[in-house]
Amino acid sequence: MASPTDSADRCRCRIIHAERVAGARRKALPEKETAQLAQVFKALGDPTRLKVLWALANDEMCVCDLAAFLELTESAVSHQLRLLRQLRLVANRRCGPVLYYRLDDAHVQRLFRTALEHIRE
Amino acid sequence: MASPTDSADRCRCRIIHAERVAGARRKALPEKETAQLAQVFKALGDPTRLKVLWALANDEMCVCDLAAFLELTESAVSHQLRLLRQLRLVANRRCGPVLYYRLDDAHVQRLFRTALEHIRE
DNA sequence: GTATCATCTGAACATATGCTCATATACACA
DNA sequence: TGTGTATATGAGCATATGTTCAGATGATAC
Repeated sequence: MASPTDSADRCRCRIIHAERVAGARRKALPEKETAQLAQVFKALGDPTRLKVLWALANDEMCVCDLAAFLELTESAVSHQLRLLRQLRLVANRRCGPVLYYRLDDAHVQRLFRTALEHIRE
Repeated sequence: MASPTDSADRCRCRIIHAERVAGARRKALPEKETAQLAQVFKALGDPTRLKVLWALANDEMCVCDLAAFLELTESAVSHQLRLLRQLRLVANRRCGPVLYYRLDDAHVQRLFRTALEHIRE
Protein backbone atom coordinates (compact mmCIF):
# COMPACT_ATOMS: atom_id res chain seq x y z
CA MET A 1 0.00 0.00 0.00
CA ALA A 2 1.26 3.44 -0.87
CA SER A 3 1.95 6.04 1.76
CA PRO A 4 -0.98 8.40 2.31
CA THR A 5 1.23 11.31 1.37
CA ASP A 6 2.45 9.81 -1.87
CA SER A 7 0.23 11.68 -4.30
CA ALA A 8 1.47 9.80 -7.37
CA ASP A 9 -0.24 6.62 -6.20
CA ARG A 10 -3.50 8.27 -5.18
CA CYS A 11 -6.71 8.32 -7.18
CA ARG A 12 -7.04 10.74 -10.10
CA CYS A 13 -9.54 12.70 -8.06
CA ARG A 14 -6.58 13.98 -6.05
CA ILE A 15 -5.05 15.61 -9.06
CA ILE A 16 -8.31 16.96 -10.43
CA HIS A 17 -9.33 18.44 -7.09
CA ALA A 18 -5.94 19.57 -5.85
CA GLU A 19 -7.29 23.09 -5.54
CA ARG A 20 -9.92 21.96 -3.09
CA VAL A 21 -7.25 20.34 -0.92
CA ALA A 22 -5.08 23.46 -1.09
CA GLY A 23 -8.06 25.56 -0.04
CA ALA A 24 -8.72 23.32 2.94
CA ARG A 25 -5.08 23.64 3.99
CA ARG A 26 -5.19 27.42 3.78
CA LYS A 27 -8.34 27.71 5.86
CA ALA A 28 -7.44 24.99 8.35
CA LEU A 29 -7.42 25.85 12.04
CA PRO A 30 -3.98 26.06 13.67
CA GLU A 31 -2.96 22.69 15.04
CA LYS A 32 -3.01 23.99 18.60
CA GLU A 33 -6.58 25.27 18.42
CA THR A 34 -7.68 22.08 16.72
CA ALA A 35 -6.26 20.10 19.62
CA GLN A 36 -7.86 22.38 22.19
CA LEU A 37 -11.22 22.20 20.46
CA ALA A 38 -11.01 18.42 20.30
CA GLN A 39 -10.19 18.27 24.01
CA VAL A 40 -13.25 20.32 24.91
CA PHE A 41 -15.58 18.25 22.75
CA LYS A 42 -14.04 15.02 23.98
CA ALA A 43 -14.65 16.15 27.56
CA LEU A 44 -18.32 16.62 26.67
CA GLY A 45 -18.36 13.30 24.83
CA ASP A 46 -18.51 11.04 27.86
CA PRO A 47 -21.88 10.28 29.50
CA THR A 48 -20.49 10.64 33.02
CA ARG A 49 -18.97 14.05 32.40
CA LEU A 50 -22.04 15.09 30.44
CA LYS A 51 -24.25 14.26 33.43
CA VAL A 52 -21.91 16.15 35.72
CA LEU A 53 -22.08 19.27 33.59
CA TRP A 54 -25.82 18.99 33.09
CA ALA A 55 -26.32 18.73 36.85
CA LEU A 56 -24.01 21.67 37.52
CA ALA A 57 -25.91 23.73 34.96
CA ASN A 58 -28.82 23.50 37.37
CA ASP A 59 -27.12 23.89 40.75
CA GLU A 60 -23.68 23.77 42.31
CA MET A 61 -22.77 20.43 43.88
CA CYS A 62 -19.94 18.94 45.93
CA VAL A 63 -18.01 15.82 44.96
CA CYS A 64 -19.97 13.44 47.16
CA ASP A 65 -23.29 14.84 45.91
CA LEU A 66 -22.20 14.16 42.36
CA ALA A 67 -20.98 10.69 43.33
CA ALA A 68 -24.36 9.91 44.89
CA PHE A 69 -26.22 11.33 41.89
CA LEU A 70 -24.12 9.37 39.40
CA GLU A 71 -23.89 6.23 41.54
CA LEU A 72 -20.13 6.27 41.15
CA THR A 73 -17.22 6.41 43.59
CA GLU A 74 -16.07 9.84 44.69
CA SER A 75 -12.69 8.97 43.25
CA ALA A 76 -14.10 8.50 39.78
CA VAL A 77 -15.95 11.79 40.02
CA SER A 78 -12.86 13.58 41.28
CA HIS A 79 -10.82 12.32 38.34
CA GLN A 80 -13.41 13.64 35.91
CA LEU A 81 -13.71 16.97 37.71
CA ARG A 82 -9.98 17.48 37.41
CA LEU A 83 -10.24 17.10 33.65
CA LEU A 84 -13.19 19.51 33.49
CA ARG A 85 -11.31 21.98 35.69
CA GLN A 86 -8.24 21.88 33.47
CA LEU A 87 -10.42 22.78 30.49
CA ARG A 88 -12.07 25.59 32.49
CA LEU A 89 -15.44 23.96 32.05
CA VAL A 90 -16.09 23.90 35.80
CA ALA A 91 -14.89 25.98 38.73
CA ASN A 92 -15.23 25.47 42.46
CA ARG A 93 -15.51 27.37 45.72
CA ARG A 94 -14.41 26.05 49.08
CA CYS A 95 -16.78 26.04 52.03
CA GLY A 96 -14.89 24.51 54.92
CA PRO A 97 -13.71 21.07 53.85
CA VAL A 98 -16.29 20.92 51.05
CA LEU A 99 -15.66 22.00 47.48
CA TYR A 100 -18.72 23.17 45.59
CA TYR A 101 -18.43 22.84 41.83
CA ARG A 102 -20.27 24.92 39.25
CA LEU A 103 -20.04 25.63 35.52
CA ASP A 104 -17.27 28.09 34.80
CA ASP A 105 -19.13 30.06 32.12
CA ALA A 106 -22.19 29.96 29.87
CA HIS A 107 -20.50 28.23 26.94
CA VAL A 108 -21.35 24.73 28.09
CA GLN A 109 -25.04 25.54 28.25
CA ARG A 110 -24.93 27.02 24.77
CA LEU A 111 -23.19 23.91 23.46
CA PHE A 112 -25.86 21.76 25.08
CA ARG A 113 -28.68 23.77 23.51
CA THR A 114 -27.19 23.56 20.03
CA ALA A 115 -26.42 19.84 20.24
CA LEU A 116 -29.89 19.11 21.61
CA GLU A 117 -31.41 20.97 18.68
CA HIS A 118 -29.39 18.75 16.38
CA ILE A 119 -30.42 15.41 17.87
CA ARG A 120 -34.07 16.43 18.32
CA GLU A 121 -34.84 17.76 14.88
CA MET B 1 -15.00 -0.34 49.79
CA ALA B 2 -18.68 0.38 50.08
CA SER B 3 -20.90 0.28 47.04
CA PRO B 4 -21.39 3.70 45.46
CA THR B 5 -25.12 3.38 45.98
CA ASP B 6 -24.88 2.49 49.65
CA SER B 7 -25.74 5.87 51.12
CA ALA B 8 -25.16 4.77 54.70
CA ASP B 9 -21.43 4.49 54.08
CA ARG B 10 -21.09 7.78 52.23
CA CYS B 11 -19.86 11.05 53.64
CA ARG B 12 -22.19 13.15 55.78
CA CYS B 13 -22.42 15.61 52.95
CA ARG B 14 -24.66 13.11 51.18
CA ILE B 15 -27.24 13.27 53.93
CA ILE B 16 -27.04 17.02 54.38
CA HIS B 17 -27.33 17.67 50.68
CA ALA B 18 -29.76 14.92 49.75
CA GLU B 19 -32.12 17.55 48.38
CA ARG B 20 -29.51 18.72 45.90
CA VAL B 21 -29.08 15.17 44.64
CA ALA B 22 -32.84 14.68 44.36
CA GLY B 23 -33.07 17.92 42.38
CA ALA B 24 -30.38 16.76 39.99
CA ARG B 25 -32.26 13.50 39.45
CA ARG B 26 -35.50 15.30 38.71
CA LYS B 27 -33.93 17.60 36.17
CA ALA B 28 -31.64 15.02 34.58
CA LEU B 29 -31.83 14.45 30.85
CA PRO B 30 -33.41 11.17 29.74
CA GLU B 31 -30.79 8.46 29.44
CA LYS B 32 -31.35 8.18 25.71
CA GLU B 33 -30.79 11.86 25.02
CA THR B 34 -27.74 11.85 27.26
CA ALA B 35 -26.27 9.03 25.21
CA GLN B 36 -27.08 10.75 21.91
CA LEU B 37 -25.60 14.00 23.12
CA ALA B 38 -22.44 12.22 24.24
CA GLN B 39 -22.14 10.51 20.86
CA VAL B 40 -22.31 13.82 19.02
CA PHE B 41 -19.74 15.49 21.24
CA LYS B 42 -17.50 12.42 21.11
CA ALA B 43 -17.64 12.55 17.33
CA LEU B 44 -16.42 16.15 17.50
CA GLY B 45 -13.80 15.22 20.09
CA ASP B 46 -11.33 13.59 17.74
CA PRO B 47 -8.79 15.75 15.85
CA THR B 48 -9.25 13.82 12.61
CA ARG B 49 -13.02 14.17 12.56
CA LEU B 50 -12.74 17.76 13.72
CA LYS B 51 -10.50 18.56 10.74
CA VAL B 52 -12.91 16.79 8.41
CA LEU B 53 -15.85 18.84 9.67
CA TRP B 54 -13.89 22.08 9.64
CA ALA B 55 -12.85 21.44 6.05
CA LEU B 56 -16.41 20.58 5.00
CA ALA B 57 -17.66 23.76 6.65
CA ASN B 58 -15.71 25.56 3.97
CA ASP B 59 -16.35 23.44 0.89
CA GLU B 60 -17.68 20.02 -0.07
CA MET B 61 -14.98 17.41 -0.59
CA CYS B 62 -14.74 13.81 -1.76
CA VAL B 63 -13.11 11.01 0.21
CA CYS B 64 -9.80 11.11 -1.59
CA ASP B 65 -9.59 14.90 -1.23
CA LEU B 66 -10.06 14.53 2.50
CA ALA B 67 -7.51 11.71 2.63
CA ALA B 68 -4.96 13.90 0.84
CA PHE B 69 -5.74 16.87 3.07
CA LEU B 70 -5.44 14.82 6.26
CA GLU B 71 -2.54 12.70 5.01
CA LEU B 72 -4.43 9.56 5.92
CA THR B 73 -5.60 6.51 3.98
CA GLU B 74 -8.95 6.75 2.26
CA SER B 75 -10.06 3.80 4.33
CA ALA B 76 -9.44 5.67 7.58
CA VAL B 77 -11.37 8.67 6.27
CA SER B 78 -14.23 6.49 5.07
CA HIS B 79 -14.54 4.90 8.50
CA GLN B 80 -14.81 8.31 10.13
CA LEU B 81 -17.26 9.58 7.53
CA ARG B 82 -19.54 6.66 8.23
CA LEU B 83 -19.66 7.65 11.90
CA LEU B 84 -20.35 11.27 11.01
CA ARG B 85 -23.05 10.19 8.57
CA GLN B 86 -24.78 8.04 11.18
CA LEU B 87 -24.95 11.06 13.49
CA ARG B 88 -26.29 13.21 10.63
CA LEU B 89 -23.32 15.54 10.95
CA VAL B 90 -22.39 15.13 7.28
CA ALA B 91 -24.32 14.27 4.13
CA ASN B 92 -23.15 13.41 0.63
CA ARG B 93 -24.17 13.65 -2.99
CA ARG B 94 -23.05 11.30 -5.69
CA CYS B 95 -21.47 12.61 -8.88
CA GLY B 96 -20.64 9.58 -10.98
CA PRO B 97 -18.38 7.36 -8.91
CA VAL B 98 -17.42 10.23 -6.61
CA LEU B 99 -19.20 11.04 -3.36
CA TYR B 100 -19.03 14.67 -2.29
CA TYR B 101 -19.45 15.20 1.43
CA ARG B 102 -20.75 18.34 3.09
CA LEU B 103 -22.03 19.37 6.52
CA ASP B 104 -25.60 18.22 7.02
CA ASP B 105 -26.81 21.36 8.80
CA ALA B 106 -25.60 24.52 10.52
CA HIS B 107 -25.35 23.05 14.02
CA VAL B 108 -21.76 21.96 13.65
CA GLN B 109 -20.65 25.46 12.74
CA ARG B 110 -22.51 26.90 15.72
CA LEU B 111 -20.85 24.35 18.00
CA PHE B 112 -17.47 25.33 16.59
CA ARG B 113 -18.09 29.02 17.17
CA THR B 114 -19.15 28.53 20.77
CA ALA B 115 -16.29 26.18 21.61
CA LEU B 116 -13.77 28.52 19.96
CA GLU B 117 -15.08 31.38 22.08
CA HIS B 118 -14.48 29.22 25.13
CA ILE B 119 -10.89 28.30 24.39
CA ARG B 120 -9.96 31.79 23.15
CA GLU B 121 -11.25 33.89 26.01
C1' DG C 1 -0.30 18.03 68.45
C1' DT C 2 -4.33 14.03 67.02
C1' DA C 3 -8.68 12.65 64.78
C1' DT C 4 -11.92 13.10 61.23
C1' DC C 5 -13.93 14.56 57.05
C1' DA C 6 -13.84 15.71 52.05
C1' DT C 7 -11.15 15.51 48.29
C1' DC C 8 -7.26 14.30 45.47
C1' DT C 9 -3.77 11.32 43.25
C1' DG C 10 -1.21 7.32 41.09
C1' DA C 11 -1.20 2.63 39.54
C1' DA C 12 -3.55 -1.14 37.48
C1' DC C 13 -7.01 -3.20 34.74
C1' DA C 14 -10.73 -3.93 31.41
C1' DT C 15 -12.85 -1.81 27.66
C1' DA C 16 -13.16 1.43 23.79
C1' DT C 17 -11.12 3.75 19.91
C1' DG C 18 -8.59 4.86 15.49
C1' DC C 19 -5.81 3.19 12.13
C1' DT C 20 -4.14 -0.26 8.65
C1' DC C 21 -4.64 -4.09 5.67
C1' DA C 22 -7.29 -6.99 2.75
C1' DT C 23 -11.40 -7.46 0.55
C1' DA C 24 -16.01 -6.17 -1.12
C1' DT C 25 -19.28 -3.08 -3.28
C1' DA C 26 -21.07 0.54 -6.50
C1' DC C 27 -20.70 3.12 -10.55
C1' DA C 28 -18.97 4.49 -15.41
C1' DC C 29 -17.54 3.37 -19.81
C1' DA C 30 -16.05 0.36 -23.45
C1' DT D 1 -20.41 -8.26 -20.20
C1' DG D 2 -15.62 -6.90 -18.41
C1' DT D 3 -12.33 -3.37 -16.65
C1' DG D 4 -11.03 0.44 -13.89
C1' DT D 5 -12.16 3.95 -10.43
C1' DA D 6 -13.99 5.59 -5.94
C1' DT D 7 -15.73 4.28 -1.82
C1' DA D 8 -17.22 1.05 1.84
C1' DT D 9 -16.60 -2.72 5.10
C1' DG D 10 -14.66 -6.22 8.48
C1' DA D 11 -10.89 -8.04 11.20
C1' DG D 12 -6.87 -7.22 13.82
C1' DC D 13 -3.78 -4.52 16.55
C1' DA D 14 -1.68 -0.81 19.25
C1' DT D 15 -3.04 2.96 21.98
C1' DA D 16 -6.28 5.69 24.76
C1' DT D 17 -9.85 5.97 28.21
C1' DG D 18 -12.83 5.32 32.50
C1' DT D 19 -13.18 3.12 36.64
C1' DT D 20 -11.57 1.06 40.94
C1' DC D 21 -8.41 0.42 44.72
C1' DA D 22 -5.16 2.04 47.99
C1' DG D 23 -3.08 5.67 49.88
C1' DA D 24 -1.94 10.83 50.23
C1' DT D 25 -3.25 15.66 50.92
C1' DG D 26 -5.59 19.61 52.94
C1' DA D 27 -8.92 21.71 56.12
C1' DT D 28 -11.42 21.68 60.56
C1' DA D 29 -12.40 20.63 65.40
C1' DC D 30 -10.66 19.12 69.55
